[in-house]
Amino acid sequence: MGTKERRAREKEQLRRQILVAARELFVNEGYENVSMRKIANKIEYSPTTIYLYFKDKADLLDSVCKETLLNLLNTLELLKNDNSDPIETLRKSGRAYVEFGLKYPQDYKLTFVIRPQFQKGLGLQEGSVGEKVFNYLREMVAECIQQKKFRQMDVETTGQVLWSAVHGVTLLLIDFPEFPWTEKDKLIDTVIHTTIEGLKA
Amino acid sequence: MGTKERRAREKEQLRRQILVAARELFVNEGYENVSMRKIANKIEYSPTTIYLYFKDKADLLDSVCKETLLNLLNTLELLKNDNSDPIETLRKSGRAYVEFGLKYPQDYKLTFVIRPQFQKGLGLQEGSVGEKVFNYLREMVAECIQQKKFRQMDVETTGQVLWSAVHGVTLLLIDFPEFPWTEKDKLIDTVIHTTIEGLKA
DNA sequence: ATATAATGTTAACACTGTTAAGTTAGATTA
DNA sequence: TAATCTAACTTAACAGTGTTAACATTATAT
Repeated sequence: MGTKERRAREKEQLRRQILVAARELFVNEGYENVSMRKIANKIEYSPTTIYLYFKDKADLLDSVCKETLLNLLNTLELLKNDNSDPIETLRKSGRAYVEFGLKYPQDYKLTFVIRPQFQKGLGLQEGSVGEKVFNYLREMVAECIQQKKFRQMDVETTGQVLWSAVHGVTLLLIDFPEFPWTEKDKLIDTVIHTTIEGLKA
Repeated sequence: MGTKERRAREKEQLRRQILVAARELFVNEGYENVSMRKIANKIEYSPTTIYLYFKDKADLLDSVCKETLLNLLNTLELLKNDNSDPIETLRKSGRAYVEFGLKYPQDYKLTFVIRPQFQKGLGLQEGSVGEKVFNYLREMVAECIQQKKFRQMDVETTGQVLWSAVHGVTLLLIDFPEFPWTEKDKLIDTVIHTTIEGLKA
């Protein structure tokens, strides 16, 4: 008898329904402007039902962000077996990262700026999606260093420098849309190009 | 008779009192966790009094951020007539920028991340402090390009690349304190060094 | 059919930003 | 000096917030 399985499936379905509704509202109206009641309305349940599936609002945010990281990871891994030149792959990955952030700006801010504020002290949990994303970067970088395309510096620092650059330009473009940026694509390319050149030197 | 002047002075004093209280609370407890009532309690006035001095909570945040930008500008301008080598000055400015962000992490986030969320579409207002800060960067960069220390690229893009790098590393260090960063000072130096080297190439 | 879980809801608490109306105290004028 | 006016401030209220405890309902298992 599969009734147990069906119930579990139904429960999972509602969980996903909540998650989808929450993401949509967070993204469109901003985390702070979304109330549990709004989410509840959207899925046509009472507000307290959400608490049967998520500990609190921060936990809900957390789950949304994990999904975002998974999306980012998938986006990046498509580029993996793309090119034999590791520097070219790295460049493409950098572009893909920034483009991901600009395509889903609210998701990006939620994940990399808002979440840390509510979920203090999140490092790189063993086996977490965040760790997998950073591992992707490590691999790319290690390949460049190993093939002597980059100056001989430790993988960690090199990766962190690259992350700083793409994270910086992504957030600036998101947060100050009215700033007189030079043409967006040019800026992104220049940031990535400059950083990579700097890592060669 | 200076009664008018005195009243004006008193009014200004209370305005400053509110500002000081607000900054302290924002910085210690986070913008979202600070209520108008808390600020009012701290200065021993009724909550609504604040509305006689500031349009709303976002306006209060705005004023706090403007002060922060002024502090940043002052910090940077101390380095101006420091060294004849523009690259060295730029490097020092970069360090000073990141250190400022890490010294007052909440102020930095308030100014460069939280504020844009509440005060949409803030560009680089004519005569604003923000503009002055960016002008400082422009000057530094222009000098490097003019002296052919940097590759011949437009000042704007070059400046924006540098800003991206320092902004990125600052925010990452603030937001993910538990991340296994390589030694902090080394990371900051490497980010700045890498970017500058990349701009030479 | 009855007992037992699982699932969902109602009502409430202590907050929030903000506004309209009312009060008080100080300066100005007659 | 007494009356008036005005700036400064407060009280009370509204509509909303996250979250919890107690209650109701539904569907499963005996």
